[in-house]
Amino acid sequence: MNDNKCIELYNLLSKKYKDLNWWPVDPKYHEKNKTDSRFEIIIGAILTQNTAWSNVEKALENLKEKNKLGIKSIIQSETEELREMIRPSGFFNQKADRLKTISIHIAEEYNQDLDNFFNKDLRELRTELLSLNGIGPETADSILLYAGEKPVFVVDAYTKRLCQRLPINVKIEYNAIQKHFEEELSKKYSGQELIQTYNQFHASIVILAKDFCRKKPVCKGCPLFEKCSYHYKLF
DNA sequence: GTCCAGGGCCGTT
DNA sequence: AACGGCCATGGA
Repeated sequence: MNDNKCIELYNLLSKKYKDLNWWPVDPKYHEKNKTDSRFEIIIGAILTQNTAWSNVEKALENLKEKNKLGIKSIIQSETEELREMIRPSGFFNQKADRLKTISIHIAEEYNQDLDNFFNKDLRELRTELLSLNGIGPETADSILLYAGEKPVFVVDAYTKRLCQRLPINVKIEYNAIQKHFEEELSKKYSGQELIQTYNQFHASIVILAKDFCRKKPVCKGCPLFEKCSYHYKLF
């Protein structure tokens, strides 16, 4: 009963936030141009590191405008030009290097073929992503879940904050939280449904954190108000 | 003007 | 293992 807090959390959140359909790309575009769309998600995952999505959108627009949003284009682009195109997303010097690093990796090891890339064994692929400079756990897992459609629960700063405030009885550390959520959720869901659950869950946590569970929390009206003990501590 | 955003790396303790 | 400094832009 008590170990089921994440299922309860998921049910509450998905009732409030329905069919979010993340990652934010046009679903029709995703279906029609799967390869391009997947690559765009990979690039977006890197560009959004500690950065507001609205800024990432500007960077992606710049890349699309100049027809540079592709593996080959990024590898061949001049570093200085790449930096300018992604400037709005912030940290643009390191991010330009990171975009090149992963593009070169996919080109050299997988002949630029994302199907080939994502067909690799999940654990091996995750380790491989983490070995690349600039790809940490959240970026790797976002790529695996949203671009690769793999059953991976993404943990971010919002998820940690939420676990801390509710609280959910886990050590506030990336791997511990991920393990806990994956164990609980995979008891109930499997296959495509599990993937969809991870997708929807992470997306709804992000929205919740923007609407209510901000750094400076807005507890009034929060869908988790009854379940959360944090607001009792407020003033 | 201040704060903060869907992190990650590197050096220090 | 945990923590601090650093990287940078744009919107609230």
